[in-house]
Amino acid sequence: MLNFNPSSKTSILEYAKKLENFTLNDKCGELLTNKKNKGNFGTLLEEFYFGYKPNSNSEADFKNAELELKSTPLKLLKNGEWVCKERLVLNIINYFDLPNEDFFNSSFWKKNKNILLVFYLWEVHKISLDYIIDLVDIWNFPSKDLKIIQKDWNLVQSKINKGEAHLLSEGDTFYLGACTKGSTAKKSYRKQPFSNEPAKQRAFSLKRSYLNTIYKTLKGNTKLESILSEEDLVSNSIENIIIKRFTPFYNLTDIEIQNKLNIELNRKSKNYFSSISKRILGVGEKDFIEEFEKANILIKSIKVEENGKIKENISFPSFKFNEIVKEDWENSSIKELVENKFLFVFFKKEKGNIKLEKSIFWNLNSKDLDEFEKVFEKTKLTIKQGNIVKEISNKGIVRNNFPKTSESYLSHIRPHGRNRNDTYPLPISDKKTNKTEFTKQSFWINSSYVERIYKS
DNA sequence: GCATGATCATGC
DNA sequence: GCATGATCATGC
Repeated sequence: MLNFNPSSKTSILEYAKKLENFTLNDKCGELLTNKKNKGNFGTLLEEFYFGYKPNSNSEADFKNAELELKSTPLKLLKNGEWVCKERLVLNIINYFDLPNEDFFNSSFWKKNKNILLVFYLWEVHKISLDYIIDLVDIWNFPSKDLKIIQKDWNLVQSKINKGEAHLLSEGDTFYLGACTKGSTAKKSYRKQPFSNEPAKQRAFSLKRSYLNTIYKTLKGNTKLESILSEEDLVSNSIENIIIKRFTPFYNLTDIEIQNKLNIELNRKSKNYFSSISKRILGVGEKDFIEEFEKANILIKSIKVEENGKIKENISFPSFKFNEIVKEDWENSSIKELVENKFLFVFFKKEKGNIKLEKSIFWNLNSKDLDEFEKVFEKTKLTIKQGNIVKEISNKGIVRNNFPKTSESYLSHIRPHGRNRNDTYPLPISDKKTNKTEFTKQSFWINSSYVERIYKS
């Protein structure tokens, strides 16, 4: 006996909304035997609150109402803000079926047209039954978002058609990702129709950044500035639309750009060049750009020397030694960062001036990600073995065993703190010095790699 | 001159 | 006080 009409969206939503501010234990604890208390949240929700057995049908969970049920965790940041913890994994990509589909008759669209989202507050010490449900609502894709998602879907399809399913990577797309699903061990690779190369199993997913703006939008606490119009999106790629904004400013000095835009920025500010880029895109320095937030596009301003060399490496936030040793590459925070899309804006030094030269969209390809994985694994191993310090010079400079620039074409480890004494604790003490903490470090992208992009 | 390690400076 | 982008210093 159901407490709602499974053919009616309104009825399902009304019933689902009753979960807000409660836990599953509050709502259906009596239906659960002790044995089942440890199931994952989504399974318990389907079986004990909505009363159906979890399935892997290609149709939406509530078929007649065309509604797919999805639950997803929120995690608490240090600044007190709750954000989505993970991407939202949707249906598995069938490499053999997808080439024969159009977007609007695709299995993706049939299943995920309307999603009933259940956001719950994940906390490390709690079991699924005790997570507090924060927000329940139906998400319909706004038409502009849908255009972008459709482009993303088309891109995945075209890669499969080209026999490049094995080269798919999350950075290829904007809102809808093709994330790995299940074991990424070689033996669990899938066949693809237009190449003999086995490919990792993948699923469509809403990127974490996109899901996060869904959450904020449904909560009603977000203000984003859109820079793309729906008309633009009909005939253009997102990359082209954005690059076109920059071209009128090519070859102008930073001062000339300010004059042309009729703005005055603090030249000494460390985000001076990124502010210039934002103003060129037509938004204020402090505004969040809707499309950049949803797709987590990272703007990187790069200085090019007069001789065409790039000296600066690109840094990422320093990592915690205690945390990185517990991470797997596939779920690591650094992988999530580097597989995003980058917008490189190149400023070239010229006779004492600095001119905007060009801008390029970029994302690491699957080979680059494999390379990054090696750097990640070596870093992890170095920490795990307590094998960090190599030697200490008489001036006190500490040589370490972390991956160096010369070891990879792509990435290396460098210090990134206030000074040498700005440290994080180590999971095991260093063999050589017995120290239990070490100078903060972070992953960097090699300047030589950025130089290759610049010259491409 | 370059790779690696260390630190500065701004802004939130 | 800290994160982040930028730059300096050391040593091979």
